[in-house]
Amino acid sequence: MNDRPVITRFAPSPTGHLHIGGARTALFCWAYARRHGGRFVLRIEDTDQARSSEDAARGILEDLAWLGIDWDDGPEFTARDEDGHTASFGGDARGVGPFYQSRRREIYERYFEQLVEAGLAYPAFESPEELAAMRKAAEAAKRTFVYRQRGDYDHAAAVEQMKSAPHVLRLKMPGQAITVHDSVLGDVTFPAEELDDFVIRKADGFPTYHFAVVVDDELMGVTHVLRGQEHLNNTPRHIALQRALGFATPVYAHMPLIFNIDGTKMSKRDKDKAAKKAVREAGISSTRALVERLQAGARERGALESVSDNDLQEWLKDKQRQLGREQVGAVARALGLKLPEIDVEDFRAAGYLPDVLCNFLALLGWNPGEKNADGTDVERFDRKYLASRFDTDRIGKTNAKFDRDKLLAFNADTIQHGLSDEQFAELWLGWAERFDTELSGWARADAARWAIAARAARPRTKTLSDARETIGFALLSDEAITFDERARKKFLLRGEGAGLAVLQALVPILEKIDPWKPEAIDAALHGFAEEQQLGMGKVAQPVRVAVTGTGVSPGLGETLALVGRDGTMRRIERCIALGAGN
RNA sequence: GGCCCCGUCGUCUAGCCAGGUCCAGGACACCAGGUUUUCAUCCUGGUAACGCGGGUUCGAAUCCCGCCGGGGUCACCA
Repeated sequence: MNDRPVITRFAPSPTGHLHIGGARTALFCWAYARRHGGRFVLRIEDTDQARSSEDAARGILEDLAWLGIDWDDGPEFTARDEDGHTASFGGDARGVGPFYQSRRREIYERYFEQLVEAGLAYPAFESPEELAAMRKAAEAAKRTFVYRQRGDYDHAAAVEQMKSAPHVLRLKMPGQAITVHDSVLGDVTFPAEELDDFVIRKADGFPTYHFAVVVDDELMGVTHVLRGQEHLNNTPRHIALQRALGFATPVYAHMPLIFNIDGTKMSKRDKDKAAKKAVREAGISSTRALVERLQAGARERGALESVSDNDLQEWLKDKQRQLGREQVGAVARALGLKLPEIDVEDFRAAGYLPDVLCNFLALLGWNPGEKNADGTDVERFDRKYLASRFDTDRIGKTNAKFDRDKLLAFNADTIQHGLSDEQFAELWLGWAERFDTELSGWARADAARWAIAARAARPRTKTLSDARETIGFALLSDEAITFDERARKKFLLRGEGAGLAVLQALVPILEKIDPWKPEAIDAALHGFAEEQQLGMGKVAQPVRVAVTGTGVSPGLGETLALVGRDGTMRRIERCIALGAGN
């Protein structure tokens, strides 16, 4: 059958940010199209009037673009990458748009008419309440409710009645078993008794998902449908619809689902749950107590203050109840809590790299089945590799748990071993401009210093968001440094203040270092250690404590260079002045 | 509960379709040593799995059956 070009599509509903599971679906659809030299279509399924929003749709486009997933047909979108290059995706080169289902209603109407005229679909007049009652009755009788056309149904009369009475349209199922030929799962047969006369047009006139999907896929020439296994049970309905409409049936590939490491669904609610748990454990019961934990002037204050104590308590008590996205973020900030990442945007904010995310996602349910020369499995690869190797025959059947540890290891490995200091500096700055403006401001103030910061942070960075902590001492004022007591005792006071003596001796040496750069500083310190016949640890740790307040920091040369000569001297003076006291 | 899908280390998986080379390989995590001025890296080694029970076969992780377990789905949501 296959001289037709491959066309795949990703069809999210714009009800929120792009979920990480959706991102994998998009990635696989994209990769399949690229692998086979076909086209990748992006379509927005906004037939749910109440839940869809234009903002969400735009957010999803942005998330996809950030991941490096570009589409051939779909909403137009211009992306700007870190280097300032722009790339445009989408458009309607084949004339198969529009790509928002809400703008395709007259298209659907033609097919509704066709089906009703042919007697393959029919109006039904039960109210939601009546249907609920029917379902309940079926349940009481221990049967699964399956909607069927009544035996005495009068099609002509019903068609007449539909002009005046509220109704839905249902597809008349053909009464025979339907087999799905799935390229991942093989043949799956659904018995006729299980297939109901499902709704294809809602009372509000909008098509249901089932209907819009089938019509749009046909009209957009979609040849291969890759989607999550949760859709498997829908597939016979789609096939029945295709047959009724005289459409081709695309090739289906249902892929395994992704869960949290504890086996629960990865849901936006996880963030709310985590926040709730943290507030409970902190024993906080008033909004004020939360607000007090935020830094003065923190952006999140407003979001929290809009929550009354009563709301807060209700929320704490009720598992079902959720706070808004911003409120949850504010709670997390107040308690220093790290929320689980669920949406692509969350991973971006946490400082994961798009390439790493794609790599990791690709491995959830697919693997290239190749070995490296040393016998290890190929599992680190880029999108280009994916696009050249991906196929449905290596998609697994078993659900996967999302292992954040492994993702983190991939991210850290890429940052530490796959990027130059310069690349990292740029990436980190781009991230900071979006998620940490205080840091980006600091970066902009001194480019040379930023280069050193990047060099210092990169080898210890796992995610862009944790890099700041590594060089946090450099953003503090000299007076704001607080000395960790344990470190001070261990490295400065022990042995009758041997560490303090080293600091004293170092002052004139540090004053003479020229230029004040990491290499020169390191050389001077090494020279001093050798001269005094001291192990480097005996020299380095006292300085580290004096300058950063703790026994942990990047290499000393970089550490001192970041603080600057003046800062270094001032901090050492402060530390000496503190002496053995507090 | 009905229907449907799935079942290899804690996790992601290779191997299964074309049974022997698998007392099952890799990665992440974990544990133990080592390198290093702290941290982070890095190096070496280690623990750890074919859900259970029947078949078929000279031989089964691989084929068949049953059981058990997990998941999905049962909307005028997508």
